[in-house]
Amino acid sequence: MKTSEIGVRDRLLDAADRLFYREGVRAVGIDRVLAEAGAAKASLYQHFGCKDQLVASSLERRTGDARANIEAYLADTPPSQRALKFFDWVVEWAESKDFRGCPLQHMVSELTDAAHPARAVARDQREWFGERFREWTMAAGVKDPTATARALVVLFDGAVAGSEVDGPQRATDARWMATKLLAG
Amino acid sequence: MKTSEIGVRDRLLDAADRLFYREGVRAVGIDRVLAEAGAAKASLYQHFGCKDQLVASSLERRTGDARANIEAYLADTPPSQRALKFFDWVVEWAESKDFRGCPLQHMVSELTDAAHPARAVARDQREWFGERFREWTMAAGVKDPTATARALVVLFDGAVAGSEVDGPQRATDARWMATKLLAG
DNA sequence: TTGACAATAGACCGATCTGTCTGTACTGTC
DNA sequence: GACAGTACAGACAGATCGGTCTATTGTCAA
Repeated sequence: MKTSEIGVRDRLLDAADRLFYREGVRAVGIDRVLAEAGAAKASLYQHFGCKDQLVASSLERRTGDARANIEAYLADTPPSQRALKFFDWVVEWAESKDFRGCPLQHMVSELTDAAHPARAVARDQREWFGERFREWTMAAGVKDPTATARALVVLFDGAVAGSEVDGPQRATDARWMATKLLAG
Repeated sequence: MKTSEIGVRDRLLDAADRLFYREGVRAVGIDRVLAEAGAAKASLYQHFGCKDQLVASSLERRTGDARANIEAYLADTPPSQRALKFFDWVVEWAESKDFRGCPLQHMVSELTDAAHPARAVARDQREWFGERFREWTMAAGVKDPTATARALVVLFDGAVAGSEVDGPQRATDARWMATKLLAG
């Protein structure tokens, strides 16, 4: 591999993540990923061993990117305002051109085997979200931070799932409710 | 067919709905449905023409059953209390043994083709939900029934999606928020 | 120059998928 | 008893799936 170019492993993760998110894990075959990545089959199995591991690895990279993305988005916002500001991020995401719902939800929906490696990645990300919400509601100084944080998780899930089905209006509805919840 | 038994069409819908909901549309092949229904392949294609139509028909029957189920559940509740009572139904659903998230969400997630016949069924059901929520919030006499109804949709979606991933606690969290919203 | 290594290209395997087809058995009606 | 209609049973076709394999190319270091 020429060091000036993107390595084949990253090209595979890029292509896999894009296709799996857009069309679903089961709807996209290995060959599609290889064509999109411009990679050889042997490279895929050399780096990932099997399709399931490629799925897990691509999801892992996506969740890692999402965390960094969210933290950067909130960096300039005072901690007490971050819970609310987060819903601005959700609205922007839901309104973005390629938005198609929550990749974690899709994985859990499609990969019914609880032992699938991607499930562990999803669990990690959900825990991370739970911790962030607790952190943000604590900083917001609300009366019952734990219950409020849990309610915000519901609003977040509802915003993303609803926007996938009905359009991004659901995300702004969720933000409206988050505003009420954090104010009262 | 002997009239005293269940017709093959209904057996196919039963088996299809059960398997598709449990494992996903793409994960379950025609042969699995036939075996579960005890039906012949020719019967399936005689009644439904193709798999996609079987998917749509089984979803349609499920949504019809769900409407009847919900209306029966709320029949004894005064209209002003129905919005809140509905979330009791959601909690019971999320806590039921075979709960595995929202079949509409799964369909939209798995069937990315917007022209898929099951998509129209999903749209119908979503509209029905929207109308019921408006009806219930109007009857509840809240200040802003339209915005409240939309917020309740978000809570409903969040309850179901969240419960699929994290367990039924999410549904009780949503009910808690609905109580706050409808009281204030 | 040679050899190790990483990557490409693509044939190949067995399994599974949707859908079509032929043939057979049962039931109710004329 | 002949017939139409419905359902079962399962072979078969063509495509695609995940995964293995061999052969080849290009790069870098010794």
